[in-house]
Amino acid sequence: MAEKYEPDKIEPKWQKFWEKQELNKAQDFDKRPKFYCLDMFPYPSGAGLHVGHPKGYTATDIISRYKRMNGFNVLHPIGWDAFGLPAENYAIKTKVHPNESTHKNIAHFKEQIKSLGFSYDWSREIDTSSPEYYKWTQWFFLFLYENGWAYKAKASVNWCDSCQTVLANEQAQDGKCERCSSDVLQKDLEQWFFKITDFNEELLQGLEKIDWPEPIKIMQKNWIGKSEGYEIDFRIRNQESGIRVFTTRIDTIFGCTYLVVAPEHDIFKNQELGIKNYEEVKDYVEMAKKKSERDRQADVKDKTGVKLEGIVAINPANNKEIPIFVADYVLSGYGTGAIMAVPAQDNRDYDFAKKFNLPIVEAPNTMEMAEKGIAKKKINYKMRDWLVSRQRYWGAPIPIIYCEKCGEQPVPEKDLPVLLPTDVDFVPTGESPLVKSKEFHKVKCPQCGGPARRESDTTDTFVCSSWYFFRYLDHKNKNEFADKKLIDYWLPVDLYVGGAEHAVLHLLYARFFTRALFKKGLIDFDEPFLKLRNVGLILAQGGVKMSKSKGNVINPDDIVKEYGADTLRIYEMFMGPFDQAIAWDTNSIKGARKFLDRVYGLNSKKQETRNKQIPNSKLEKLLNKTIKKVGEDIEAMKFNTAISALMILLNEIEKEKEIPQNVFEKFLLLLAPFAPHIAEELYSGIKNQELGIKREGNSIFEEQWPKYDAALLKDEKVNIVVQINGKARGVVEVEAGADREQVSVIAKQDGKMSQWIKDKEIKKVIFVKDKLINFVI
RNA sequence: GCCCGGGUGGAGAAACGGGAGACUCGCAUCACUUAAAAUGAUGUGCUCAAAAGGCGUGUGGGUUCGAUUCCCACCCCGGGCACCA
Repeated sequence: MAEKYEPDKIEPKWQKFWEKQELNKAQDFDKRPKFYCLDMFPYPSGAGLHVGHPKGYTATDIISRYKRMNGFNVLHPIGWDAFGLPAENYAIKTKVHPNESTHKNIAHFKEQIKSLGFSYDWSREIDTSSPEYYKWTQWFFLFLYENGWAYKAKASVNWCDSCQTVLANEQAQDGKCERCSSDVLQKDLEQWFFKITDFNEELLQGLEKIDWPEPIKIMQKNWIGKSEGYEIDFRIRNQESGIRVFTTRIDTIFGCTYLVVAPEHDIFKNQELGIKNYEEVKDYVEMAKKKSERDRQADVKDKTGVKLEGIVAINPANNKEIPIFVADYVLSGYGTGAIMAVPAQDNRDYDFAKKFNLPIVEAPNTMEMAEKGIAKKKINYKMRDWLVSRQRYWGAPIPIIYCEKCGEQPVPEKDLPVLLPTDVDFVPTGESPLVKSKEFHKVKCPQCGGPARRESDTTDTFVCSSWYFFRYLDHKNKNEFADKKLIDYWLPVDLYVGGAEHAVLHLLYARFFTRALFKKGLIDFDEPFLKLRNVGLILAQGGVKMSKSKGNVINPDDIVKEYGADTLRIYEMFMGPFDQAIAWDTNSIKGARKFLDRVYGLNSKKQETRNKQIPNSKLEKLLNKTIKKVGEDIEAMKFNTAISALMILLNEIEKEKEIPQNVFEKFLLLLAPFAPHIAEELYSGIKNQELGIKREGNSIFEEQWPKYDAALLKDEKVNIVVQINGKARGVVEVEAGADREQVSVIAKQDGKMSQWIKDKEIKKVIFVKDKLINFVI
């Protein structure tokens, strides 16, 4: 073995060894308990791996290796979320086909990920842009379609003019496109939706039983946005029709002084209502509809609206006549698209009433309307159906055919996959680029055989990632998205790790897909991810976000090259709490390397044989404590303190003249999940020496995780803190387990203490066994 | 505005209600070196020449023998939602 620690020589060697030995292969149906440990799979961008990727991946790798050493059959897969806009935008710029650039990127990512020594089961690799995968994405579309959970509808939708495509509500953040930050416009278009709203209540309830970070659960709860209230009809005077409103505050109805309807409200489809200023109203409605989502939000403070002249509504609570307005501060998509305004109780109504000089009436709150049954209980949800169609090329084609005679027809399952055509021009025109393919559209109706054309939109990439964790189980299956027996064995996922940015998008959609399968009896569980943990961002030095434009991006390849993969892993885990955002620090990474250099140095120092161990020694005790601590910390994902415990143990080991071999071995076992290459190298060194031969086959990762001896965790002598009035004044050493009287006597005898106590009267003595004694004087 | 996180040395941080600052970085001094780097040793919250002591976990209050930890109010930073009636 080399004198000096040279990770560049050690690391590739063991990576090849592990692959050859197939140590990371998950065994289907094995009798050991299973553990499905999942990373959020990466989008293979042209920029390559970012130092943020390995942070999450190292955590799941530590846990996977640890679980294997503890006798678990671990499934730890990886794949590529390969469809998506950046590849297509790159194609528009450079004319390189997305298929080509994506596969080049995947190759690059793969090489980078492999250089970090993660214990993925590469035999299960998936690529969502491959026909073998997207065939089943299309199958899911049909599955939802056949169950009434996928439908096409004309709706006012989010439109990004720069990306030339529609966006899901979840992708239109702050009225801006999530991808390119252009303003999102509203357009009336025919689009495909998934009926996620059918699962409102279940998606909400399901949160109760899963072990997820509370803030993520809260974000999903808020997104679903359940609110319980009442619906009540307001008559329009001298007319048959009325206006139904939704309110959570039916008790405030006596203070209702006007009604407001949304510009998109149905009332405007009926001209006979006798609205005298119909033209003015119509102009307002048209103007409101034209406003971008962003403009509407910008105008929150300044409320606009128009009074509907010539008609009045009657407040059913007090039979008073009240005016009706149209105003865009009322949203058409929520509740009934109409509200009863109570300016005395609601700021928005108050602002509006002030501007239009409407009466603000303080009235007593009463549940009278509800009790009399005039208002009916009603539950509303903010969540909308998921818009999944995209007018873009690089996605899974929607498997629908339009026949001149038979209308909309699903593509029969036997005809899947509907392949992406290659003869297209990517320049977006507002229509899907697929429209321009000649091949793609030559199709017969599956029903009557007559002339028909294909749907030319593709699905949102979030559709691909909503079910990928199923495909790892059975990625070559040609007949099903995954075999039921394998699903029963492996799923649900035991631990899922990824960034918090997916709080409502991917994580909600994946739960929806799982619940749809569950509802139809295809699977026996309703939540896909039992335990979720978020990885905190790695920021650039100085605490700002890393970005290409700022030129402060750290490339993991450079770190591996300069310090080694094990150093990068140790550094990223030692930085601080796993879920916290922490800035990169070039100096600290040297500390991680120094730690491993010292570990390597133990090798040349170790001389003692197994027989010369000293049981009960100080070192032996510390070792036992460390075994306990590291195991518990890994389970709790407190990697920073686990590594700190290893450092403390190393510091003690280094003080020994001769290092007991059993301590060294166990230290390496504890280190192995964190820094697998160096641990394997040193461990194999010991074993080769022991056997006097060069071993083939046995790996440190086939060893059992060390067990600690509970008896050795306790010290014989303990330091007891002596406090006077709760202030620490000194320390005395006593036998472990000494009682109140014994400690009290010893403490009082202590010279330092006696001067504090002296002639004072001791009123009370607080005693915590093996910890402290507090004299209250 | 509402809802979550979070404020501890020069920096990242640690601490079942029980000695605040473990561990790591940085810095200082020393050793090795012609020198530097690397490595090793020692020190390193503030105050005081030093010891003893005093003061210290965003601010102010409270509970407790004892509070970084629990409660109340406020300030600041980060994130999410945002006219959802």
